[in-house]
Amino acid sequence: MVIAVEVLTELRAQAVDRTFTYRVPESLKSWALPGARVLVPFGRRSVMGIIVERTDPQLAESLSGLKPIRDVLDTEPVVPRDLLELAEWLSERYLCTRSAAFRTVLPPGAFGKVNRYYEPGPGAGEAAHIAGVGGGVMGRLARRPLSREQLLAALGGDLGTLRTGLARGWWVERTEGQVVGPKTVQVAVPVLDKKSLQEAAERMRGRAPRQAELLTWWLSRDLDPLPVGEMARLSGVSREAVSGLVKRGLVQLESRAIRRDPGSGRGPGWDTGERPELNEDQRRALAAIVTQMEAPDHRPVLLYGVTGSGKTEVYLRAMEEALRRGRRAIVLVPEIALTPQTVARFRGRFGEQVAVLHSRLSPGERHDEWMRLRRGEASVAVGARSAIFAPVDHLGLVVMDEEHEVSYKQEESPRYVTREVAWKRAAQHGAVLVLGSATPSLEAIHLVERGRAVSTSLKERVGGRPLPECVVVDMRRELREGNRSMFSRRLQREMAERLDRGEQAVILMNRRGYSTFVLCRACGHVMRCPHCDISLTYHRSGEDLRCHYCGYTTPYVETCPNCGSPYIRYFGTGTQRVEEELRHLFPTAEIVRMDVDTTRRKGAHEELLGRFARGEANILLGTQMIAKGLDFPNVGLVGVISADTSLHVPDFRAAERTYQLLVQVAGRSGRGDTPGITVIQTYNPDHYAIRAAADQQPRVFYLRELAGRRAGDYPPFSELAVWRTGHPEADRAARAAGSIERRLKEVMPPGAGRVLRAGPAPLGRLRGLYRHQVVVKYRQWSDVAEAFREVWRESAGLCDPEGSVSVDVAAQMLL
DNA sequence: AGCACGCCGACT
DNA sequence: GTCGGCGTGCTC
Repeated sequence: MVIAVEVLTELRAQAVDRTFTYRVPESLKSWALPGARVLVPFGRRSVMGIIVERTDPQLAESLSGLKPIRDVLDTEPVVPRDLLELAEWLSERYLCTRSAAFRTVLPPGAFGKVNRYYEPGPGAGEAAHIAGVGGGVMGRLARRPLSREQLLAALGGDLGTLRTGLARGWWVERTEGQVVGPKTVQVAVPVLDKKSLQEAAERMRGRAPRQAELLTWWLSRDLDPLPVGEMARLSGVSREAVSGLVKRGLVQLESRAIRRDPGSGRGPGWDTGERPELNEDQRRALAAIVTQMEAPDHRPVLLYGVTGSGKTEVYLRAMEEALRRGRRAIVLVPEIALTPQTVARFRGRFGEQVAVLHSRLSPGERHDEWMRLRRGEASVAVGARSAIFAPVDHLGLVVMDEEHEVSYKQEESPRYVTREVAWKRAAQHGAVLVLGSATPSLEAIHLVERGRAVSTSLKERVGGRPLPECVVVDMRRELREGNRSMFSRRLQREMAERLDRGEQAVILMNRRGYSTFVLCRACGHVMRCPHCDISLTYHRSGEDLRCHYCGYTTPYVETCPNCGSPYIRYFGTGTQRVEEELRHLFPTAEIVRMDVDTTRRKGAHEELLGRFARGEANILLGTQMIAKGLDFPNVGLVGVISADTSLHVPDFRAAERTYQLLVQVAGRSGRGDTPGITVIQTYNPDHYAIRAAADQQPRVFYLRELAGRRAGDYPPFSELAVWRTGHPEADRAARAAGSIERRLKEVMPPGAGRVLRAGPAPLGRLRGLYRHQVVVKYRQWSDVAEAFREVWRESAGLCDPEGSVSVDVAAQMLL
């Protein structure tokens, strides 16, 4: 009987986005299982692939000329069935290649290019005399294996010679999948028994006193196998002594796999693990989750909890309940909230059962954590967005903390919406999905309204602390009354008072840089990025102008490059300007500024927050990044310089974003014993998003916003798909978008949705590519799926090779 | 995606 | 005459 399997290769091209059938040689039979990565011959080369399923035996029998699988790369780490299924779903729902989908459910780097190495072959002797190869190449080859690129370079880039050499056996090719293996450590183990070693130690006392000393010390510790480094450190003898014992044959070194522990040596590690009493609201919330665990339909639970109401404690208890039922859990937190403190809290409660997954882990650490989950050694995965793909079996609970966060949207293919993936995964396992937020997305609210999810709320802050008082300052009036500063009188007064009392202040300014744009007052010329359709920002620290999108920089100018006039002016307000004015107003205050510029360096984020947390600074000034999740008990005042910045972004979510930002940042104050205050400055004091946030009237906001979305046919009442073309020539990008528009209109079933006119994308030029787009509003994915797929396949090569076409079928923003 | 095959211009 | 450009087509 012929055993064959369906293999999907890692190749990214749409042209090979299908499975190929391979024969399984007898010797690999027991490893070649669905989910295992394999090495397969593909055309003239070897590529990595993944076994998707066993080929139907009858079909396999009928196929002739099947090539055999070369190798199976995984002996045990096989992608579980549910993730294979999830990958297929991803590629269907988000229109991506199956290869891209499989790559996302595997640890980063695990599904990719195969390395090819070359070693001297049986004909190596002959090669040394061949012109163009010679002893130089063969000598290098003899010393160490060369990669394909290295060998090719050594041969002067001659592919023909490389192949001739392969055919004549001058060198042989070795292929190797990038497998991140377990980390190993050299462990010293005794070769002889205790008595013999005792005698050896006596004999060596004269000749090799250090080795004898080490041996005696080791004997006193019962010859416990120890890593070499550790042995040297603990015994106080040098490493060389250990090597000496190895040379004498008294000790042997063995490689042992060890775990790369992302928790060790960083941050606070474990916290106490103390279980605080639940308040009434929390108990009710937990009960609601448990009810859904036991209910047949396992409906998602929206945990709507005001800032500081103790949502995390509810998650922790829900996790305990899941574990008690023999189930496991995934907890998702926004990347920015994945701090050592967060991790420590989960570790404190669940110890080694917790596996952490996030982008700052090394590939090795990630591999180990992934494997611990895969093997069932860990039962809880905590991580950012991509942790929804953690290989957790018997899933009973999926928590999405701060469900409304924009970072839950993946902006590269597959452009998935984490909430949807989480829903899908929970459904696969009959797990309960918990969506937690103080400012839920309209999608979550809508789910509850339609009865697709249940809702439970935490209305009070823990410890009965009041929510901070919130005042809105009309900046138009400030100006009318002669205050031209960016700080209203009220904010200045509050700040002075609070700082005087030794409290801390948080100031939010959601714009980076010193000023937003540079304009010539003589001719009106604005400095723009030569590659992107955007104005440049002045950065004082480097005395230069930068593009936020592509990173282009150019030196600061004193005269207009267009007309030569000296009347260049730096407009707008950024964090650096605010910082300067703050220093001027409060010369004695210590200020920590947090924006993309000051936090770029690794670890800078934690360091700056640490300074503020320890009270070494009185004022924390920053962009959006300071609005979320921070918990500093001594903060008595939160000031928002301009609530309008996010309000005037031309996106249908602008009001939602503004509301969320204001509520979240207001929640940063009054977490200690003194009640806090929030001062919101705005030129639109009557806007419903600002009013509702200030008056703590979420219902008012959500009802109004839902009505607006319904009227405009925007999400959650419809879905948006954005097709985007990019090409160095504006004309080609536009034509490609036009043809996509036309094809969509032809193929989409009537009534399924509306295809809007193709036009330039909001960022019309980015990184040297002109961008055009087509937006489609559709009711239901199932109505458009087939049509979209067809157009997607057709549009594949439309802008090749200099440009590209992309599609986001669940766009969150139109910007 | 790669890699080969194939068919036309400027060079040892 | 040959080296080398990139169009086209295929990969179990």
